[in-house]
Amino acid sequence: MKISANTSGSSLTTANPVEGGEKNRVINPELWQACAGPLVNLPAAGTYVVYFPQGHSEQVAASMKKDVDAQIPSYPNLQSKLFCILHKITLHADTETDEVYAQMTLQPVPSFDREALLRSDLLMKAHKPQTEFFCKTLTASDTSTHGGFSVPRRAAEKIFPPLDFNMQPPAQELMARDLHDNVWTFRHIYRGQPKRHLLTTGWSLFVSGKRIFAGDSVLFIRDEKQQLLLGIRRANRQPANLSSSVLSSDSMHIGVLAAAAHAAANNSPFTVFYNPRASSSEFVIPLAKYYKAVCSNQISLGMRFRMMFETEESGTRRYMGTITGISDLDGVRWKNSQWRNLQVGWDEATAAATTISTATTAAAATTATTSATTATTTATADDGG
Amino acid sequence: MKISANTSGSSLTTANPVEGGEKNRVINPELWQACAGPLVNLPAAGTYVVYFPQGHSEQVAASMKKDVDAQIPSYPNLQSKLFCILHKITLHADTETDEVYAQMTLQPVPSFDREALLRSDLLMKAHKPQTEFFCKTLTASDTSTHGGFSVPRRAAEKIFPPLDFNMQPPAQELMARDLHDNVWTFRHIYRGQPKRHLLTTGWSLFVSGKRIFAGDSVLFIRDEKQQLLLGIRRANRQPANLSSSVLSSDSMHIGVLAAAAHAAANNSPFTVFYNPRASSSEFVIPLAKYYKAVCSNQISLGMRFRMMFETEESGTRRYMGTITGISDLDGVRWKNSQWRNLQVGWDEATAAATTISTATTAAAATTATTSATTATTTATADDGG
DNA sequence: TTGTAGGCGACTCGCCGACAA
DNA sequence: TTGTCGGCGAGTCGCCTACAA
Repeated sequence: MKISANTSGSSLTTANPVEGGEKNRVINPELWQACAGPLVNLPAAGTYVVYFPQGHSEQVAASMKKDVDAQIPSYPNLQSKLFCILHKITLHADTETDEVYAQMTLQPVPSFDREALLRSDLLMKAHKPQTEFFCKTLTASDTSTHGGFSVPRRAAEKIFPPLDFNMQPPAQELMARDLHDNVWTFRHIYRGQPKRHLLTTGWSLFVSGKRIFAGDSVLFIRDEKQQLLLGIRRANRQPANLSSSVLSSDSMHIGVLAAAAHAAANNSPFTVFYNPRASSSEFVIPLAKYYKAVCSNQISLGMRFRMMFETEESGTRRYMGTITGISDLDGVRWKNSQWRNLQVGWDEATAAATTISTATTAAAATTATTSATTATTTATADDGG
Repeated sequence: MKISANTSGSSLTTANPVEGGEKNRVINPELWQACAGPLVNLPAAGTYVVYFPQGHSEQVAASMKKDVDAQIPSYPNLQSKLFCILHKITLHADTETDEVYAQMTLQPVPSFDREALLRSDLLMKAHKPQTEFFCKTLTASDTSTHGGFSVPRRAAEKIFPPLDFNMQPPAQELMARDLHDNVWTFRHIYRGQPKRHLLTTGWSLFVSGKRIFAGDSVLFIRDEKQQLLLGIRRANRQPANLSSSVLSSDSMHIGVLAAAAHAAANNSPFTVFYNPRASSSEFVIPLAKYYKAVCSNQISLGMRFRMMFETEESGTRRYMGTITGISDLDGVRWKNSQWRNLQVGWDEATAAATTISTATTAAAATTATTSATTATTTATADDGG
């Protein structure tokens, strides 16, 4: 399947041999980011964060395509949010599916430290400029066995090394590295009437090897060393590991909550996996972002509200709305939680419903009113302002 | 990939729409059993069982290829075994890999009932006679794209419908149903010099569709309605869902233990998944079997010991040994546990090491001394005696 | 009895413009 | 600018027997 594998790798940071089968490799952060999407912004190791067990549970539910049952015991001592220090964060990609996720080691911070923290950690990391990047959703022709891949003109000119137009036809061999450091080779040719950029030889191996289909997306980026990297983003299908065949979803939810409760009780470290594309549950957010959202402006009914959404071709777009409700999502288990406690009526309800179609916002867009995380949404709005 | 799918299905029993993505289908029990192997014997719904959380945890560890960390909180109130009633048991197969597993709903039984239970439930279900069955480990030729599948002579004569030998060459179309009720069609032909049974047309679709390779096994059975069923058993590779990318293995272990502890404290039902081929952790066993093993004969050092193992071609073979040690596997967490508390010196150490190669016993065979579950092993010995 | 290899059709893959959209 | 199609060549797939092991 794979054309070649290279283990050399430029070890920018030291990664532990982690669970999860990924060998001792460092995932390229830019490529990971590109696959995760433009809205994902991971906190840095060593900084303080807020952890929402409710949101974590929600992500597990989304991955299992199963709602939480009534059999989950309640953890009365577990608060709806935990202030933590992020000891370690490592990037990963599923060996089978290339699905990106992050592993974080969190340690709850005792309550008496919080006030100081809230004041200390206000430096927001500046958004890195998007690297040179293009992303295309594959057509039926791109994925059929009948031919190759039609490269959008601008993409080819921006990302690929320039062709020698003295050749007839102009062509070259492209090598691109995926998240697992496998190298894929493609013949890049400029031909046809009218002329266009195509990837031919090697392309079908990539399609069958990654098991991608029409509707999935492929992205190419160029890192700072001008090396070509490529990744995939699968369409919004049912999760692959729908059934783990190992653990019941009940046990998974209990595991998430019990681990958090135990860590909170002992101020001991615990580990979570964050999967940015499995759901729109950004359940670990920088403390500074949280503070900015909650403390700097009072949330109230009728207030204007801005939020960024991801567009089809991996861009971002801002939507405006008005806060129409503030209430607990689950008043029994999580009272006075700030997790998804806002309902927003969007200005462009129909526009949103028709144009927004990514995984993260589909559910939100279909109903005109949207629940959203206080912290992330308002902070995003501030960024955009 | 699949030649045909049939959803009609003969609903022998009613199965709930379960988690795990399997649609509302009843897995054929005989086919499930054949895929699980001859040593697997599931308890029946409505009967009493003994549940070992330690063994359950071990299976999770095996599935994740990761040992238990030190970060797991201890559950001092969780005993090393729970007496439970098995409310429900449903059979499943992973949609991607065809891996078989069972989902069980257990409810702990209050301690004051146990004495009565121990006396009440002594009826052992008689071993069902093995259905008509054959299992072949695939060769390089079987799986290459160069040709078809060479059917062992006895297998073809025993399992397949008889050929019309007036034809030249004798041939027929075979249809066989897999665990998911997909129908696969093969051309079965008897030809060559010397004559042999072959599956040709349709075979390569099956191989690529199921992603099976040399070393994996294919099995055919005939159910009571003379219908042909087929299943696969993958070779002893690393688990596919090595990384779930959803939950850390710590959380998984915590989930298993916390779910059991919560159920034990409240005598409330809980759910476990049992994967017979993921590890040799038979952590839910019939109460009668347990009782027979523990109470009817006293286990002591130097005692002779018999145990069944699975052979390569899905047969069983009995090995003899002597008990050389009785001790806690984990004296800290699980004191006085009967889980793997026996060390056995086998009479045919080398024979065992060379001939036994299935997943379930490989670890045991390589070290001359073997740890084994008290209950299951001695009970098996009694059966065979 | 059954695993592998050589021989050879037939058919799919995959590279190419021609056309629209 | 780019998605799909008809066209064809080269390469695999896959059916057959021969020959051991």
